[in-house]
Amino acid sequence: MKKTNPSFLNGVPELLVLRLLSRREMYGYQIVDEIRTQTRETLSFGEGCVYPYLHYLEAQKQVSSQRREVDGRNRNYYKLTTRGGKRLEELTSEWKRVTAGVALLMEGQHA
Amino acid sequence: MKKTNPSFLNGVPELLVLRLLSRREMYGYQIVDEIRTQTRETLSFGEGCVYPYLHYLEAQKQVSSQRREVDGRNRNYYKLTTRGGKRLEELTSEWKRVTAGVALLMEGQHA
DNA sequence: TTGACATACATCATAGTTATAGGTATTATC
DNA sequence: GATAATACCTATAACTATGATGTATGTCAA
Repeated sequence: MKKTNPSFLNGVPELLVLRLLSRREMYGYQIVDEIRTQTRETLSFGEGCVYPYLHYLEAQKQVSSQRREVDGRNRNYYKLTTRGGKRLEELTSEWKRVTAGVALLMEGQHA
Repeated sequence: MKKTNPSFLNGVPELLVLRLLSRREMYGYQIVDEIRTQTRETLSFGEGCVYPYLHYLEAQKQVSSQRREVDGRNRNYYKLTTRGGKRLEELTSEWKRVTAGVALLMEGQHA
């Protein structure tokens, strides 16, 4: 199941997950929740989207995980690797490029 | 083959096609070209993406078409209907909402 | 103490979208 | 008269996100 570079009309979940993990380590359930709250309910990716992404990112060595018990809960904490940081930079600039392109066409004057 | 509202991580081609047709009527091949040039090569949707969309939009009565010969060429000119105009407004505000959501999470300070 | 709800993980089937590759036909250009 | 550009079209493959479902544990109120 090979993945090509996202066109970034998709690929937003990967971007947001990497961005969240660039701030501090987090566990899956928390990521699902924070995507929803930090975007003020604008975006909401379900667990069925986020968990497979985390597994994929770990297989790519963009994140590493550590199982830990906190508050009587077993959680898989993920943190960004150096490679993941580079990937985040790539995806961020790609996202900016695409939104800028859309803006050009949407706002462009003439015909 | 019903289509739901795009999450707008997809749906960009529909948005751009409607936007172009909101300015003036155009034909398919021209739309393919102008998406590429007006976004300064940032975005490029092939004919295999644009033509099916035009057919879909016509089936939805969001655009209407008229075959015409111009410069010795047979072209299908498309123009926006009232319904298409409303749809464009919807998709535009949805796109803004989503990009604003991404920006919130990406730029948000704290953790 | 039990039932409901939230937390936390996981996977699968399906639906929907875009990309790729191919196909036809006409007109311009060299 | 060959090649490239214009102009249309379709089918298939690849990918993503959703929604359903499943497990297990912890919390809290009745």
